Amino acid sequence: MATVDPSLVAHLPLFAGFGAEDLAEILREARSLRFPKGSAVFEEGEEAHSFFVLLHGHVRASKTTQAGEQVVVRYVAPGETFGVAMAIGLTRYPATATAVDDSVALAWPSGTWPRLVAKFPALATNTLQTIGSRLQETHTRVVEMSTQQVEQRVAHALLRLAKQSGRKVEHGVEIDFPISRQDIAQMTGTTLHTVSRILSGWESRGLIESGRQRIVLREPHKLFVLAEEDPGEGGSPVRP
Amino acid sequence: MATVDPSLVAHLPLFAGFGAEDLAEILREARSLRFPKGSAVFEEGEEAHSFFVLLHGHVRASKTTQAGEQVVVRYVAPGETFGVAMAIGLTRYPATATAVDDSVALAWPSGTWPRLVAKFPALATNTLQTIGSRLQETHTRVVEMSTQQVEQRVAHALLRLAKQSGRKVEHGVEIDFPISRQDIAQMTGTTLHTVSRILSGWESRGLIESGRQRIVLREPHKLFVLAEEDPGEGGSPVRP
DNA sequence: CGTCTTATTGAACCGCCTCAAATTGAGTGG
DNA sequence: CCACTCAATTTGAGGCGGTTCAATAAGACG
Repeated sequence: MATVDPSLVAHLPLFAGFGAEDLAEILREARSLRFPKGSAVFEEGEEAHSFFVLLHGHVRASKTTQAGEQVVVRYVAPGETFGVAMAIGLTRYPATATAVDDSVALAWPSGTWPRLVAKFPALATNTLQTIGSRLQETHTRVVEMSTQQVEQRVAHALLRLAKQSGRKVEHGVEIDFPISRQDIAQMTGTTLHTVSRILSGWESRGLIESGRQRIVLREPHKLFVLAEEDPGEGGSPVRP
Repeated sequence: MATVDPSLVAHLPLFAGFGAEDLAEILREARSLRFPKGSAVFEEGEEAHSFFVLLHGHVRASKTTQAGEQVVVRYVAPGETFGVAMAIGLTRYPATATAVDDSVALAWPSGTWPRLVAKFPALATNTLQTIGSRLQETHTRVVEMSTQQVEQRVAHALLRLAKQSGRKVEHGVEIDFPISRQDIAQMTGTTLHTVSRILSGWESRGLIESGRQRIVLREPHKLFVLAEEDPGEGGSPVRP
């Protein structure tokens, strides 16, 4: 079996502060796995057999309610860890992870985590920072859902996706994986209909350019202004 | 200065797996502080000088938007850690912490964290589990805000508060600290008016008993059913 | 007893959802 | 290459949950 090239992952937050030897020892325990577009990496409620570092592609983490509605928890970009249930004291995955593109990830059996952490305490502190950042982001999301209207939330979501997984193209920044109106609705707590209407509006104003599962931000700054805007002002309100 | 009695805190999650000596060494670095009802423990954006373990009382963590709206992030109950900004890589507090009751907390200077973690790696893994749980809870909140209506969200919020900080009283379970309609609104992403209407409705149905900054759950199970209920069913719908 | 915060309640409005239907585009097999 | 199929998207019309605005009431506290 081919082992993983340490130089590819040495710069990742998870391995911050590690020497080449330690890194090699950790990587020796990992396997590299391919996940074709659309396939599940793991399912919500399933025994948490492994934790992962994404190398290529994109993975969507989502939760499903009893009523069958899905909510997108986050999108995983290359270099990020995911499925770290064991590290936070869970024996089962709290969400479903689906490859939205052909993807490659390193996978460690969950059982290796306690041993690795015991030998390399920096793994715990690095993971603590990662999980802490995610907690901050999720709090931001709660604040947005509590105080902003749908249009602003969608704008923020697109800007965040562009920052995390944007690719510069001729006319702006394109979100670098297939994403539907429905996906955006599930990220922002609204319906695909409302998202479609909003994007149509933006497209006619030249802010974005979009197609089937494809979005290009042409005017990120204008979107940013719109995202921060108080709904009371702006636009062309009729003052009687 | 009086030192802290180790037996009071030995059972806390943060200190899981620690021996008496190690615990004493850690506690030696902490100071015990009193925070009168209504006072701020720290403010959002302030330099994160300390991290805390709450011993008595209750603390509300909240974030304020640019527009001045507040959102309650969580309520801290005795035994819980808070203000661990340093541990998750922040130099400033991401939220404001306010004592909602006369409270007492242990405080460690943030500067001690790296040293303590280096010497006692279990602190990092324990904190990782705590932060991980909070991340799960916050995700649950996002899912609720995305899929449920206000009445269900308020029911969930009250049940959670009752579980975390409930006190058995004659007619049910009372939430053990002063909490206003406004506070509940800021936890559930709605307005104090809507919360007031909902609580009034429940009170007239005998589900709760409430007063000024005071709520008693008389029928927790009925509230639970209501919280899980699909809005389409239940009640007395008119079928034409 | 006066003042201030908290809570209640009515009325009107509106952002967004729901329901419904048509359209577009990509992939597939003949 | 074209017809077919199915998923994704668009768009209209109507309704409702919840907000907003406004005013009153009820406790707590000095």
